[in-house]
Amino acid sequence: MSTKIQKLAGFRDYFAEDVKIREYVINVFKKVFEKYGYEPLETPALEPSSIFVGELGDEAEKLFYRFKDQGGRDVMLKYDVMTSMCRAVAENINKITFPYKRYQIQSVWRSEKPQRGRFREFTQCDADTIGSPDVNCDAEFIQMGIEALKNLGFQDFRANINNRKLMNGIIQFAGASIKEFIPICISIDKLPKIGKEKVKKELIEKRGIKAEIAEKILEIFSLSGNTDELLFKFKKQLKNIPIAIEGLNELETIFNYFAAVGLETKYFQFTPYIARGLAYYTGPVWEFEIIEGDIGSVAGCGRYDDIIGKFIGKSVPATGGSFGIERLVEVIKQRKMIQTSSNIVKILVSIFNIDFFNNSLKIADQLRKNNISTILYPVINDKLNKQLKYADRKGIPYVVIIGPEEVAKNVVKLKNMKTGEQKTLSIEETIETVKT
RNA sequence: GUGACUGUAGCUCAACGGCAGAGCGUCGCCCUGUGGAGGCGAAUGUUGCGGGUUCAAAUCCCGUCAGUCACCCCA
Repeated sequence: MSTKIQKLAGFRDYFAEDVKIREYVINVFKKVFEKYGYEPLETPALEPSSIFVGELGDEAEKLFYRFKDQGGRDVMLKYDVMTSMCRAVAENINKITFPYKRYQIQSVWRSEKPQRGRFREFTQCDADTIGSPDVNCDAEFIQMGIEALKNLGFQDFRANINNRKLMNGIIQFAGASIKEFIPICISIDKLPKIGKEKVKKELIEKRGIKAEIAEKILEIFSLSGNTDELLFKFKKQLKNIPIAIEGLNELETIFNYFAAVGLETKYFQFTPYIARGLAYYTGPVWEFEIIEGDIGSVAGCGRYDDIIGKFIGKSVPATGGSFGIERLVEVIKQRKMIQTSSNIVKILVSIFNIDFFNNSLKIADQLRKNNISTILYPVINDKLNKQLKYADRKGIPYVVIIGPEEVAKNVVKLKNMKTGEQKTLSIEETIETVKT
């Protein structure tokens, strides 16, 4: 490579095929979101830093693209679609009819160290219900997410569901302080990945939790069973902790919703250790996990009843979540789940030579006037074999050949590139053939 | 943000102190109005970039940029 200009780490160029896959995935989400009654919203890329600072946790703040603009304002690139939406809702609180259901598919920026499936600019595919405290809205989102992933062709995925209130209760039960809540959540979240012993070690050594408290927490997490059994066991164990019982009851409401709509149990699971990192969640939290492969979580979701309230001093409960388009595309490409043809072009009109350019031009123009995506071969003096080769390489299904013989008879030759078959047709017949 | 590994032709890789190579692809011709198969031929490049050591650097050293992996965290 002799190029001296290189794109920034963690940013990407999208050529035709990648654009097509992304559009496809985004359209699947849009359709499902709209089916469930969500309406679109878009917000700016650049926001005042104040809407993010202090909301997302210390770890998140290290990843902010934050700077002073020309006017000395403290601004940052949108870190998260949902927080930006909360700002917009707070600002327009008197114009919006609540409960407000909206979806938003936009880029966000995080200054992380890039890796596969992890970029500094990525697209969040987000839907939320604002203005309802009812956890049936949470359940509806999960149902909708499952539907979207199924529509994309996934089978081996699962919504892992928990409740921050339960986590909170467990921490109370174990005797830890509320300040230790988020650090404990983050460590517990790793249980399936690194195991009980390492989590214990991390709690004690890294998070500074007393050994007996760490042990008590982990003891509760050693409860096992299916969703119903676990709910029962947790309720029994934590019966004297009101916040835990509240959380468990909410989960029960969610699972009852699933039963009512006949959701297959393989697509969801009560997963008590799931925490999600972001600090703002207040109730049910869940992620969508692709089980095979190592891409992990493709969506982070949950209830956040306090954020909008912080902007306007009036409580507005909300729930929803974000799917990561890039991670889904990564798996879809790797598994070849869709065959993308980046070629939208239906037909190439070849050019015999400069004397017949106008004949070719007129054909191309006719085709375009009939809404057929057409390439008029872009170079005048190339040989026919080169023009055909071009069509072949680009995967263009038809080629029009028009030279002296055809012009004399006022016809064209239409070649089907797949079969090699060639027909002499009028322009009208050509349009008919290509259209179908 | 921390640590490890990697970076050579469009792609996959070789050369590991001594003239920078192969396969695939690309281009041309065989084929003056017909692509895919085949035959023949050609071009590939400041070895990511910048510096240093050396008679000599793709190769060793330092820096930098980018990618992958593990942390951190997360979509």
